[in-house]
Amino acid sequence: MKNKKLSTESYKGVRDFYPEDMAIQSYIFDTWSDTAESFGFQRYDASILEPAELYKSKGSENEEIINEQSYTFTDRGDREVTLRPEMTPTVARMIAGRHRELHFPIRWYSIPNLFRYERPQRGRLREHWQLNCDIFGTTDYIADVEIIALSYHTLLNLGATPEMFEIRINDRSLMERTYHALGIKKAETINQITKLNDRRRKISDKEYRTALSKIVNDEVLAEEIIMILDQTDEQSDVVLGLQELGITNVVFDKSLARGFDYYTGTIFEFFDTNKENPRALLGGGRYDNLTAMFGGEPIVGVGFGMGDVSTRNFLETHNLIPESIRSNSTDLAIVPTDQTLNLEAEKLASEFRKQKIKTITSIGTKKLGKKISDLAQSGTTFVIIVGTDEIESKKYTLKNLQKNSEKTGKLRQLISEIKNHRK
RNA sequence: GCGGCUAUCGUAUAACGGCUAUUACUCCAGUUUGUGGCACUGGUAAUCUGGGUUCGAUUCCCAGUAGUCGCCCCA
Repeated sequence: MKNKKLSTESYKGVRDFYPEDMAIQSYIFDTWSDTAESFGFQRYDASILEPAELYKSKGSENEEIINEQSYTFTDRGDREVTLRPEMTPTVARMIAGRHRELHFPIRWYSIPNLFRYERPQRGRLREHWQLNCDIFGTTDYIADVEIIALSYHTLLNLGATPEMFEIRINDRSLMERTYHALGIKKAETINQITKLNDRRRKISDKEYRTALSKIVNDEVLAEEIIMILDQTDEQSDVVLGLQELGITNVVFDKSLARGFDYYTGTIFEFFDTNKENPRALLGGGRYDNLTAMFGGEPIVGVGFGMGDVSTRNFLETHNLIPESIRSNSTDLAIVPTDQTLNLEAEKLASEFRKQKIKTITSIGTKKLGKKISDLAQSGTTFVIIVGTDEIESKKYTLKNLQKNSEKTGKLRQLISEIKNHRK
């Protein structure tokens, strides 16, 4: 055996969730699922392991992504396995598997952990969690409105106000018609323009114009495209629908691209309006045949995804993490005066636990004063000291560490005292 | 895959190339043997790894490793 010490660091690009981190994570997840369920969405999940073909069949463009940016390995049975990098193929597989028995439209959500093998940087890790919400089986634009409204309320329920973010909307089919009308017909060229538009806010105006002229091979045409892209007064049913619902921090942005190739209609992103952190908070859109690779009838849908890393980042920069989630939820601690009474403390604790009172025992070797000091610091509300006197008399003193008050009585009286306090 | 920046006790930090490597918080023990937060006293604990320059390196140079930020990519 080598004597080299193991590192206490977590694996590259993944996070440990110590209790204080887990409190934040749980708060985010709970808010996500409460909001999705308030819209009638049902939760689903699947394994993190998927056959590698699921991602390969999406098209040759994705090959690089699968080969170089995913965790893919061969199992002991010579199967190629991938740690899911996104949820959409999985949910498409599940929907396609049961499409004859599901009553459309259906609303599903999930909070999967997703993996990608790449160099970690700000806001991008190797494992992250993502809220995924989709409505399948309707082409009605109201579904698009509802999905965006759900995204919007998810942020509001996390404490955001509409001024903190901006909703940018575009439509892939509209853009396609626009380019066709300008005489740009080649899908490859349109794709290049879309990719360039995605980078428009990252590069200078001059760089953008030069690159665009190069793609369309025509400076006049490039200027014409830019003029059309910059028109923000597009009358969109989705935008108008959102306004009817009171959601007004919306702009129609023809430069909006989104990386995913499978979007076919409405696409949208929510941007943090904080100038120090101009990032996309979430994004989504409409797709018209996600289940094509499984055969059968096409299934349409609209959905969005929202990551835990960018969400937490957003909450931190806007100072939106509630103080209350950090507090210790333990109600009571039983503190034996001596180590030999530890088992007695455990027995007494079990009586309180039967009454759904969250009870810990303080069974360390520290001195009594130190134990109480530690409990007070950790935020425990009540303590009961048990020594031989208490065990014999079956009368205990309940001490409230927050109010510094005491009450002596039998088990039943103290249970109701604690329960009253919680109300 | 490419580039910038960084690396000292658990955390955060200090140290013209030269004493036993500083300070704060945390942790442990005590002042206080069955009753908390304060105060005081004491204690544990660190120069990422490997080379080089030098009488001497935490400090300068090179490589590696790790972290971080950006590029590429972004499902």
